Amino acid sequence: MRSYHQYCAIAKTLDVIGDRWNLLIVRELLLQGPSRYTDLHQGLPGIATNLLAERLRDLESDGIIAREEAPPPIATTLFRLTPRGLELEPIIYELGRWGAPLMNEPDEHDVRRDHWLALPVRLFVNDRTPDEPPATIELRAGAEPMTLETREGKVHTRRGAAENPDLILTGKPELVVGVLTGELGLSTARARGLRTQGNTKVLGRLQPKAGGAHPTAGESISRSRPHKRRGNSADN
Amino acid sequence: MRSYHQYCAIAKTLDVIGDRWNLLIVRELLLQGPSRYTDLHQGLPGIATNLLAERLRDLESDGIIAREEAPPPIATTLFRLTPRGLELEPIIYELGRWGAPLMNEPDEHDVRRDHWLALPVRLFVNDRTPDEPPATIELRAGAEPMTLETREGKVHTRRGAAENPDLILTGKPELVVGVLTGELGLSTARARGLRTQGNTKVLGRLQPKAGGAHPTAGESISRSRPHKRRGNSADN
DNA sequence: CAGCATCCGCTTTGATACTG
DNA sequence: CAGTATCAAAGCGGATGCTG
Repeated sequence: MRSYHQYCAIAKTLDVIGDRWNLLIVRELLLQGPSRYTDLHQGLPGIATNLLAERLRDLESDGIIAREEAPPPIATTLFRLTPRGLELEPIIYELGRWGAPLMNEPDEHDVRRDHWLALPVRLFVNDRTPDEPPATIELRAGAEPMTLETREGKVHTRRGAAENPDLILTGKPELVVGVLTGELGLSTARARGLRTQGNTKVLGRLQPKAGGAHPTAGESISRSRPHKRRGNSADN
Repeated sequence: MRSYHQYCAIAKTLDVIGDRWNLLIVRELLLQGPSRYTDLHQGLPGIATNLLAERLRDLESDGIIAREEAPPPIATTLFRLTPRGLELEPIIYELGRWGAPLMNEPDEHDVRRDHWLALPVRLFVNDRTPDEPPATIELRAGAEPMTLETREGKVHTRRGAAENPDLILTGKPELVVGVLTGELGLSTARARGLRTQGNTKVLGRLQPKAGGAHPTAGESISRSRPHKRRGNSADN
């Protein structure tokens, strides 16, 4: 991208990260941690491989990412965020917050990736009981499971299955996310197909952050149903 | 801009505001308030006029801005942010915070605009004495003066001269900003050419926000460019 | 003058193919 | 696995022209 040549902090920032794909690469590294080229390519559907290579070079020369030759057990190049790159986290989160209301219409051609589920969780969920022992929830919303852990007041996410989860949530992504962010009642989610194994009470430890998930008018994600239909098993 | 077609809040946000110039248009409307087409064009040096027109159309159809036919005293079209557009403010501010360390090298071709001075003030300065009566400082760092007002714990900025300023700061932009954000001591700034008229004690009411501007934070990361673009251009 | 639209040369993007 | 090479199409910046 050509520089804007404006002596203004916004313009200078956009000179560095305003290029197409750049912030999505940062998103991948934030959600996935240090990644191989191929994993980045998988997590960025639609990017041309030459563009990915060029962007990685640019981001490296601007001090946002660093490449690291991993020793034999891995034996490949890893791309990771530098400390300076990690400071982009607030920007990513503000972008995500602003974009939350746009998430009601999964467009026809929209691509999904399971690990993107971690984003709404990071944006909108806290651990409201920091003093209790950690709790683990396994999320099965796609091909690859995700693990959510509440620990010392914070909520962490990572790829892969949990070892000894307190709870397993299985179902469509919007149902799993809805339950985690509190947009969706558990009974409602169950009525729409969510399945649970284990102790659902750990969900009570999750606290939606302030200014969190907006009440959308969309039907797929809404807190309350038009009229009450309350015959279900009360589990909340 | 083509959509990323990714069902992810970050990507959806970038689908809307990721296009070149879009966020700078929002910056202008945040700093300047409702603006005429020509004023926007002035505040966005480098933009092609057809692109500005196109972007304004896009932003309007996405609900970020609205156009308003002003009645006879003004008799022109004004562009203003919608409430939804105003919600982009946190994003702009995070971009500005991240970019602050890049502001040490005013590049050779960099263009300046006086009203951009308001950005660092909004980012890094608070009124530390909310109970005292408002204080007014006039900033003369370029062709057009700016006015800064501390009132009820907040700092406001606007274009134009003040009526009865408690203090007038005159000098190079970096000196004025440095004094306001606390990066620069008053005596140091004076030694470098800053001039003051009035009661300099009102500067004591300005409190740098947490995580504020740090003078030497940028290091030389942004300066060194080992390799940039592909070298296939024969530089003619 | 304010608010665009048109044309033109150049750069960037995206898709595909290919390589160490 | 981790990229390069190639190329058509789209986007961008600059100049200019048009309309109230």
